[in-house]
Amino acid sequence: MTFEDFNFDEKLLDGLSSMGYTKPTPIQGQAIPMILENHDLIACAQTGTGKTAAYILPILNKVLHADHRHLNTLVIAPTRELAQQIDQQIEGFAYFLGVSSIPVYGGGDGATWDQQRKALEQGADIIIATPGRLIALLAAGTIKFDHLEHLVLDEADRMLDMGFYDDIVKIINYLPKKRQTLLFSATMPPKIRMLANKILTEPKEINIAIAKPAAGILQQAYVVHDAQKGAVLKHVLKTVPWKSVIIFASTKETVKKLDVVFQKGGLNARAFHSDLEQQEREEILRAFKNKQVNMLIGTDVLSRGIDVEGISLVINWDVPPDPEDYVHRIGRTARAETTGTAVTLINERDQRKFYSIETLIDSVIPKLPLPPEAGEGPAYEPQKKKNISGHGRGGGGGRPGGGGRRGGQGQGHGRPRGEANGNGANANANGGEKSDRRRPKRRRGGNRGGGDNRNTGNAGGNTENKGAA
DNA sequence: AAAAAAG
Repeated sequence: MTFEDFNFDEKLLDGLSSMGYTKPTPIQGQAIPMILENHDLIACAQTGTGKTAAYILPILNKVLHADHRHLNTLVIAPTRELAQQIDQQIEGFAYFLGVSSIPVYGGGDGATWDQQRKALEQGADIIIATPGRLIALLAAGTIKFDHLEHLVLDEADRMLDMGFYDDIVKIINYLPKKRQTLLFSATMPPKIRMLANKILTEPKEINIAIAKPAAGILQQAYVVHDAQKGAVLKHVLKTVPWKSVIIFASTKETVKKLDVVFQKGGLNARAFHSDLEQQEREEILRAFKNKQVNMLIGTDVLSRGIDVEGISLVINWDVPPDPEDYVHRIGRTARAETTGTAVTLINERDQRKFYSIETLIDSVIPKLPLPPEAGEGPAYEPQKKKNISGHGRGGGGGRPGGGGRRGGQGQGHGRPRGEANGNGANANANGGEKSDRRRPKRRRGGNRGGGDNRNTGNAGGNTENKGAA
C-alpha cells in the first residue's frame, strides 16, 4: 500500500514524498479511507503509530477544496506541548498546500492572548487547542465555529482523566451538529464510550493500539530501597549509552528535588513541569530538541505525545500511578525505528503498581541486580501476602540484586530489537490480542532462586492462574 | 494517588 492509493490531491502527494513519507502505517491505512468517506471514527491508537498523520492527511486533502474564509477543523488535545506539536506537524504539510493552522492554548502572558485573537481574526483553516483557552475564546466570542466541518479529539482518554469531560461537552455545544468527528484514544474505558455515544454519529471503529511498547525498547527494572535510587540512577547513566535522556518522576516535588541534585552535579539537565512559565517550558523543550540540553527531568506532562529524536534512554525514577502512563513514558524512546532502553526504579511501595504494569503489557520486565555500590535491595514481591509474623519466605536467596550475582549483566544493553528481553518472558508474539485479561491473584514465582535473573521462574507463576476465576 | 488545564 502507498499513499497513492488514497487518491490524494497531487499537491498533497508531492508534499508527502518531499517530506519522506513513503508507506502508510497500519492506522493510516485503515483510518484514511474512512475519513475521506466522511465517516465518524473511533480509533484506539497511541502516539508513535502515525496517528496524527492518520487524521491530518485526509483532513488536509479535504481542506484544500474548502472555503478558506472559515475555520474548518478543530483539534483538541490535552497538553499545550502536544497542541504545539500537532500544529508543527500540520505546518509541515501546510507549506505545500497553502493551508493555515493556529495553535491555541493558555499559559502565556497577555500578549499570547492578543496574538491568538489576532491570528484568529486573520483566519485559519485548522485550529489546535487545549480545552481551557478554547472555552475562554468561545465565551469571549472570538472564535466562531459556524462552518466547522471536522472535530478531532486527540488523546481523548487522557483528557477525560484530566477532568475535561464537561469542558469538551461545553465546546461541542458551540459546534455545528452536522460535522465529522474523529476520536482518538489509547484506551477505551466506559467513559470514553459514553462520550463517543454522545458526540459521534454511527462511527466506524479501528483498534490498532495494543498497550504494548514498541519492539525497539529494551525494558529493565531495578528493585530498590528509596535510599538506593541515587546510586542506581548514576550507574544507569554511566553504563547505558545515551545522547539524550528523560528522567520521569510522578510528582512536581520530586522533579524539583532531582533537578537541584542534578544542577549541583553540574549536569546539563533541566526540569520540566507545569509550575514553569509556559514560555520557559517551550524554551526548555526547544533546547532539548536542539541537543543544547541533554537531560530532562519531568512529570507526566512530558509522557504523552512529545516526539524528540535521539532519546535513547528513559529512566523512571518511580513507577507512574497510572499503568498507561508507563507505556507512554517509555514510548519517548525508540521512536522512528530506532532502539532505546527504559529503566524503572521500583521501591517497596511501587511494587504493586509495577506489577499491574506488567499485567497490562503482558510481559515480565527483567529485574536487574543492583550495582555493588548500591548495596542490596529488597525482593520483588508485589503480591505480598499478609504473612503471619515470623515465617514466610523471608529473604533467603530471593534478592534480585543478590550480591555477587552479576555475571553477564552488562550485555543487556543495546540489544537488537525483536528480542528485547532476551528471554521468553515477553509472551507477546501474538498480534496483540488482549484476550488475556486475567488477573493472577497468586503470588508469582518472583525472583526466587537467585539464578539467572533475567528469567526467573515467572513463566511458571503465570500458568497457575487458570484456575483463579 | 498524581498531573494537567483558564486566570
